[in-house]
Amino acid sequence: MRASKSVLAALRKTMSYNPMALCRFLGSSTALSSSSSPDCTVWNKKISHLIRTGQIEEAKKVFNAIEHKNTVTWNAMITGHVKRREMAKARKLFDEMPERDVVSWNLMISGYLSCRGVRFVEEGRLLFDQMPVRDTISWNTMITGYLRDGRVSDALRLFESMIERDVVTWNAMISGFLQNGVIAKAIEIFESMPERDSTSLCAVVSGLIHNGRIDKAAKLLVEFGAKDGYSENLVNAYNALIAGYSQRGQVDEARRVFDQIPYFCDQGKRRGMGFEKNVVSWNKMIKCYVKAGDLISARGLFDQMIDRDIVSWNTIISGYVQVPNMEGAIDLFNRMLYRDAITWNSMIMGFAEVGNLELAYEFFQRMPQRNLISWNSIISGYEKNSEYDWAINLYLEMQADGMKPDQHTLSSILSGCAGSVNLLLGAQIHQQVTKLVIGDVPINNSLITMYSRCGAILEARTMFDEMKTKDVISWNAMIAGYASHGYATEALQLFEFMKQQHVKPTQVTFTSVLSACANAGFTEAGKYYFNSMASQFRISPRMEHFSSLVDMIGRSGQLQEALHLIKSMPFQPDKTVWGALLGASRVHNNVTYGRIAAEALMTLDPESSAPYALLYNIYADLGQLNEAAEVKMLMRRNNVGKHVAASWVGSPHSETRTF
DNA sequence: TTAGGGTTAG
Repeated sequence: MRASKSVLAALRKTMSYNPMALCRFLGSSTALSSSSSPDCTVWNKKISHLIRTGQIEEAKKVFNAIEHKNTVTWNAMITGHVKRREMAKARKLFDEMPERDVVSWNLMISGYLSCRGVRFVEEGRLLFDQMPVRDTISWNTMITGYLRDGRVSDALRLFESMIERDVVTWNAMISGFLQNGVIAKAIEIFESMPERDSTSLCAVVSGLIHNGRIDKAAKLLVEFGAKDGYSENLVNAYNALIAGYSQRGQVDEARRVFDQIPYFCDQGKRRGMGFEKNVVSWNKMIKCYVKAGDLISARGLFDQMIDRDIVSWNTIISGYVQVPNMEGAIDLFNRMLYRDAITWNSMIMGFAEVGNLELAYEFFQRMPQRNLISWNSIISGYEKNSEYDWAINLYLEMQADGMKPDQHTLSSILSGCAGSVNLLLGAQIHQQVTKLVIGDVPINNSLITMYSRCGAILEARTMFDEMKTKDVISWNAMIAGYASHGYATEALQLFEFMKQQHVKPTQVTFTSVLSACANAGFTEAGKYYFNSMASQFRISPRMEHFSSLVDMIGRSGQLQEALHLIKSMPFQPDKTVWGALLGASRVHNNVTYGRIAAEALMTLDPESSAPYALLYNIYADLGQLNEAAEVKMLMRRNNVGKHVAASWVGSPHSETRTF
C-alpha cells in the first residue's frame, strides 16, 4: 500500500487527535517500512498514544513491525515500560538500541529511581555516572531520586557540584527538603534562589503546611505572592493554606485567607487571568465550615456560589449527613443534576447513622454503580445498628458480586461476628485476613475482640501475643476480654504487664480493670486502681468507673462508704451508679441504703419497675411484709411495672448478675 | 525524561 504524500501530510496533521485513523488508512498488518511510510514520526506518535492509553501490548506490536526505528521510537517504547515499572524490559531495550540520546539515559535513570529502594537508586546512579553527556534534567532526576529516598546529603552533594542549575533544580531541592523535614534549609534555599516561580512558592507553602509551619507558610505567601511574575496557579497555594487552617480547625484564619484571594487579584496586574478564587477555594472553605460544624455558614457560601461542581454538592451534602439532617440532605440530593458514587455513599452513610436502614438499603439498591465504599457503608450500617445477620449476609453477597473486601469491610464484619457470636465465620474471616495480608493493627484488634466475645479467649490471647505491633486498643481489647469472661486475675496481670511496657492506659482500660475487680470482689485492688487513674495517669474517672467502684465497695458490705462516694462525685450520678448501690443493698438486704438508692432511681427513671422490685424483695426477705406491700402499691399508683422484676439493665454488670 | 497542586464518602 502506498499513500500519496499529500494524504499522508493531511493525516499527520490530525495525528495527535486521531492516530487510529492513520493506522486504519495504512492497515496495520503490513510491515511498516520506510518505503510505505516516509518517516517514522507518525509511528512514534502512534506508539506514544498507545502507551498513554495503557495499550502496551499493541504498542509493542507496532514497535516490532517498524523496520527502521529511530532513537525516538526506542525511547517511546522504553517510556512504556518505565511507566509500568518494568525495568528489566526497559533495560533490555536500552541495551539493544543502536544509538542512545540523553533522553534514553534520563528515562532509564528516572525509571530506576521511581522504583525506590537502595538497589534501584544505585542502579540509577550507575547509569548517571556512565552517561557520556548529562543535561540539567539528568541532574534534576538524580537529585529528586535521592530526595525521594530520603538521601538528603547525597542530593545536596550533587546540587552543590552542579554548574548550571535551573528553576526546576531549586524547586526540587525545596520540596525534597520539606518532604524530609529539613525545614530551615528549605526556607533558606527558597529565599536565596536566583529566580522564583509560582511552583517554588506553591512548593514551599504546601511543604511548610505539611510540616506544621502554617504561619511561616502564610507569611511567605503574603510576602512573595503579592509580587509580580507569578502565574495563575498561585491560587493553589492559597487553597492549600485554607485547607491547612481548616484541618487545624482555625475557621476564622481560613476565612481570612479565602477573603484575601481577590485582594491579591486586584494587586496583580492581570485581573481575571486566574488570580481569583477558583471552585477549589470555595469547596475548601465550605468543607472548613462543615468540619467545624457550622452548617449555616457552609450553606451560606454554597448558596452564593455561581459555578458549583460535584465536589461542592458532595461537600455540603456531607455536612448535612454529619449533623445528621437527612431531610436537608435529601433536598439537596434531589436538586442535583449529576450524582456520583460519593453522593450516593454519603446518603447511605447518613441513613445508616440515623438508624434508617430501610432507606439506606433503598439508596444502596438504587445507585447506578456501587463501589467498595458503598458496600462498606451498608455493611457497617447494619453492623452498627446491631443487625449482625444482615451485615453478614451482605458481606457474602458482596463477595458473590466479585468485590474484594478491604480492612474496613473486614473490621465491620468481624464486629458483626463478635456481635452475633459467630465464631465459625469469624475464624473464616481470620483466614481470609491472613491470605489478603491485611494484618494491620486495627484488624488484629477486631480479631481479638471477635475471639473473646465468642468466648474463645485462648485464641484471642494467641492473636494478641502474635501481634508484632500493638497499640493501646490491642491491650484494652485483651484486658476487656479477660474481664468480661471472669478472668479477673489474668486481666489484672495483663494490666500490670501493660504498665511495665510503658503503654499508657486509657479510660477504657480502667473500665475493664475496675469491672474485673468488681466481678471478682477485689475491692482493695479496685480502690487502688481507681485512685491511680488521676494520680498516676491524669485520667479523670467517668460514670462507669464510679459505678464499678460503688458496686465493689457496696458488695463488700461498706454501704455507707459507697453512699459517701456517690455524694462526693464531681458530676450527677446516673442510674448505673444508683443501680450499683441498690444491687449491693439487695445483696446485704439493707433497707436503709436500698431505700435511698431506690428513691433516687425512681426519680431518674420513673418508667422502670426494677427499683420497686428490688426494694420489694429486700423487704420480703426481711419479713417486713407490710412495707413490701406498700412498695407494690406505690408501683401500681405510679403506673409502672407491667413486667415485674423482669428486666433490669441499669447496672453495668447486669448480664452476669441475678437479682 | 526533572519541580508544585489534585478538593468529596469509610
